[in-house]
Amino acid sequence: MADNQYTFENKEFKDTYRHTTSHILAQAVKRLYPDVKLAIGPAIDDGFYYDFDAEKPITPEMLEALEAEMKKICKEKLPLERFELPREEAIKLMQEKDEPYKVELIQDLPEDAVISFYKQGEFTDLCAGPHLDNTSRVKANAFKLTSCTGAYWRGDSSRKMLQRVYGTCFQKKEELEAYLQRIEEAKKRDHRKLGKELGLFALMEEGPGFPFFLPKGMTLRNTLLEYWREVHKRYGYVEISTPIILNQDLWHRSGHWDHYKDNMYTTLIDEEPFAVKPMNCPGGMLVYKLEPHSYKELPIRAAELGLVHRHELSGALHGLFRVRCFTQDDSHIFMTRDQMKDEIQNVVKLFDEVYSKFGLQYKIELSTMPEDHIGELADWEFAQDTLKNAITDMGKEYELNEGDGAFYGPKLDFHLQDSIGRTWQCGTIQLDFQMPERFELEYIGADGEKHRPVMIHRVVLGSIERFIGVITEHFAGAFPFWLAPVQLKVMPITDRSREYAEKIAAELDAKGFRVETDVRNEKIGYKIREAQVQKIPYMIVVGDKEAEAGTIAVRTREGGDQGTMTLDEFVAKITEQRDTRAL
RNA sequence: GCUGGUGUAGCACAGUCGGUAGUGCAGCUGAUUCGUAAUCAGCAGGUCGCGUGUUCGAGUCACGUCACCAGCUCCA
Repeated sequence: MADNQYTFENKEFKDTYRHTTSHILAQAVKRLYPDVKLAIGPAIDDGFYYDFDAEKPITPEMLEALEAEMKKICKEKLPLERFELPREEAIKLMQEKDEPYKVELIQDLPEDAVISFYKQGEFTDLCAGPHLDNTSRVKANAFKLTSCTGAYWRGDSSRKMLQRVYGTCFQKKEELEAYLQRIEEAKKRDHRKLGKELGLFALMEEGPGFPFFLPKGMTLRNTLLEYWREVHKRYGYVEISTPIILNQDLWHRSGHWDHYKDNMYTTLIDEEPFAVKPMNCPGGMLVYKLEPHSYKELPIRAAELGLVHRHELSGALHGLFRVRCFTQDDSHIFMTRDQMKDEIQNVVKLFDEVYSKFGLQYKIELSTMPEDHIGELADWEFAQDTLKNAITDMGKEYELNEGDGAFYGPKLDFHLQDSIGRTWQCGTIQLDFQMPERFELEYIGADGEKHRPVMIHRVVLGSIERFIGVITEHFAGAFPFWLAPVQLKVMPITDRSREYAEKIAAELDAKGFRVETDVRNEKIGYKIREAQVQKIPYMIVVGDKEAEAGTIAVRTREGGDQGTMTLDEFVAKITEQRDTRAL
């Protein structure tokens, strides 16, 4: 038997422990508020939760009292006893206890299911288990109720909203404290906070979900796009740009009107209905159709940094991660059927190159045909198999996300991990047989006949806005040298070195570096602190000594004082760092 | 959109029982010319998110509304 059987290294044990803690929470709630109805209470990655239906909502102030009651339950050393009941008796028991949600759960269990309960003291709950054997196994000083919010019964937004209490627990007090400390640290790198502090972007009441980019944010964004263009050129893409507003007939033809109109902004122009694009593909179709194509031209890789608008629900908005207008680094690739696999792999290679440039890890999900879709099942299955084979051939793993594809085709989604371990969907590769059909796209084959091309929709960064949010958190605002909005700050120690500082700055500026000077009459410590807080990669300190010797004193944001060197030495070093786009 | 919470100066916050606003940082002015994460002093800065109501009197109470935060639902 493994040594770690009863530690959190064993996920099953961790989940069992946390599940038992959620039962203790439910018991505490029932003791303090007997009229509350129980829903469900599982273990989750960070802890556990329990959903309740309460007449009076559970508020943050109530959590303290609940925690106190939970501690009491731990100390009461109540054994957890499992028992099973036949279906009818199980329903009867829950009806007697007036637990309608539990009754519904039992009714939905398959005919032959074993219906088990766990009893601890006066509290009995429908539960598959397993559980710890006694409430005293849960450390009374190593759990915490973290928040309470609403959650739909069975995750269905058309059903009742219940009250969810979240909590977390560990085997030791120190582990709980370390966890809470980690959460605090993660908050410090929240891109909304850093975006404000570093002057990157702003969100205003006048435009909820419509971000403003400030000068430093624009520098970051433009530098990022410069890199993006360089990579895409290398991978054989051409760049186009299509309009933001197009008439409604187009959106009917593409299927967006039928499948996406709730998220679309519309307007009238000269009495005619138009819509603001929520996706770039129809524009790309029109460009393809502009002239006849030969098989010799394919694949055509048309990239577009397209600004799209989507009416997201107000509650879904979240900094730059979830906005109502964003720029997709889109591309539409038109190709023959036998080019599909190579082309998908070509896209995956590009993804690998780009993500590794930022040191980002990803997970792939394959999303298959949704209920709301266009096209034939056979096409969908073929497309799904092609996507699957393309990545498994490359030795990559994926998770299946059944029924989550786009309405026009299946997709591979690339989820990048942020600082708190949340994952954000950024890249996606979507294989589409439907749009070319709807728009009657054609190419002339070697046989002189007309054929229908297939197409890929793909984004790497996903949305420029979201990607900037992700890397802001990933780097905690300390962007690598090539990306940093301000790369260098030159600061004289006294007014006597001011001219020398300005000369150094001018030389660096002439070499194309983003450099600022701080010639204010402040102590050097004060200037350094400010540059440090602004996460500027290099600080160049010059005083009488440097001016006399013609050198500079270099300080790095992470390593402190690096001593003096000549400007040439320094320039050689940072030029290399910039041109290789080093991490 | 839903549930709960929050909204006071550019930023981070305080404001008791209802009696028309404070602190720190940033800003401005002056002094200081200083060697690697905050020099000192002075000054200025607010329709307390917005609207309506209750009250002799509202930052404080009520209702409405907008935005934000946590989560649910949805998603790049």
